Amino acid sequence: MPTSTVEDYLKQLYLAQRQFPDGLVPMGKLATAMQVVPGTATTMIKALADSGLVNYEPRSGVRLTPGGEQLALHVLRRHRLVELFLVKILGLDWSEVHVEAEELEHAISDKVLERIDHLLGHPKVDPHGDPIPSKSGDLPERALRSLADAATGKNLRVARIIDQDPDFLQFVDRCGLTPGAKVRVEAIDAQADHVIARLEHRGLITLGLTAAAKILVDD
Amino acid sequence: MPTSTVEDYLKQLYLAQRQFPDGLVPMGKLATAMQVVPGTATTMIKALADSGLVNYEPRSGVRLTPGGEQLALHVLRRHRLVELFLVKILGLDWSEVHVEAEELEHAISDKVLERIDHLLGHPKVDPHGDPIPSKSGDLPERALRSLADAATGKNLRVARIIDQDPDFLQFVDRCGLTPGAKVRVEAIDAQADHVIARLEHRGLITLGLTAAAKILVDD
DNA sequence: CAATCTATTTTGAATACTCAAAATAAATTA
DNA sequence: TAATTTATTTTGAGTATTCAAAATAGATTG
Repeated sequence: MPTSTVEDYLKQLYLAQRQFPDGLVPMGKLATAMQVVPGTATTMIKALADSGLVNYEPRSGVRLTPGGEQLALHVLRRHRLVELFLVKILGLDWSEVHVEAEELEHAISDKVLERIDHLLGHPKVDPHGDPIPSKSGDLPERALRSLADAATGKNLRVARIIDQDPDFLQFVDRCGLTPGAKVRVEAIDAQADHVIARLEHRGLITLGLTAAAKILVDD
Repeated sequence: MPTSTVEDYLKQLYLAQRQFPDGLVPMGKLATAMQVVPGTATTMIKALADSGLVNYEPRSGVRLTPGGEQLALHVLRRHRLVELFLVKILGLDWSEVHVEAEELEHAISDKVLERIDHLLGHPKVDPHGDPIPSKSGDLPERALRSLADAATGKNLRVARIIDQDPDFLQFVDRCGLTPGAKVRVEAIDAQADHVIARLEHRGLITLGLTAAAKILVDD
């Protein structure tokens, strides 16, 4: 059994990997994601490399092996199913479930996890719209536009929020920009660094590009 | 925050304490309960004594301080609420929830715990009939007879099973001796080491005294 | 291309937990 | 009471994880 620390490293690696075209995560980025000093990440990654969970290229970065990726996806499945469970069954607010799930994801057995999955009706996405890996470790990542680079004038739907900060999520909630909401981008002004969007029944809202980039949409 | 190891020591100490009239648990018993070698328990208990959670009397035993007891009761509350939750909400079998709860009891926040408590309707006992400590850390332990020392001929009700072994619990289930079941002790024979009990709609059943002692009843 | 800056790795040390085995104290038996 | 048995404690060492700070490699800049 991997320890919960190992599970966390693998998960962070998985999440960080897509931000780098070659999937090679620099040590510093991993250390930041794990909230440890760089030396700690180096030590840990060497150990994970010895266990065959990652490929480590000194001074350039780390990448998950297929085995490490499967484990990471399993952790991510637990995390996201737990999040949805906390919202749907226990009634917690979607802005607070991420933190709770950070602990619970390591304590849930396969048996309990599959019960939760069943109780929720085999959901495809968590409360933030993040896709839930399947039991067999598949994750169909859809390529989505964000409000910062969507086509203007088209009717769209909020699909996913890629920021777990409770304050931001509460703001998103107040605006009504939660997954499922219908929106249309009225204007994107790169110079003014803003996006103007129209929300069904709610009217106009102006977001900075950084914020807008966190709201993913599909049509 | 106490580590989950510390929480386990405190919980085992609480459970072991009532088996000793003075509440002083010998090191060996604690070590066995924790599944560690005696030396490990000694080391750990010294650390807990330094944190003010236990009183340690070298060569005679350990006792929880009031602070340690409160923490132990909090852990026990989590454990037992989780057990009931796993049975009632997720539909696990009562024979398997103890093991699951051993992990989960350390990962559940107060917020989630109180949601579970609410969802279950503020239950008083877990699936085995073990009482659930209150939020404020009170545990009303009722003095119950067991099938091995109950009065014969009286109509009784199974209240609690004091053994978490899945095989035993499955046996209890097959017999219909689960909490709530109506029973009457027909005969207790100390020499033959058996108890004959009559179960409503089920007829007679014969148990050895050791097994009978694990079935607690009230009237 | 040498000097500097930045990212990474190494080294040494700490914490929390564990075991094996030797030492010791207390209890029991003879 | 002396000898033996049993319970407990001590000692030395190992694993997993972390940090601080020094050393090093690579990249950048003048």
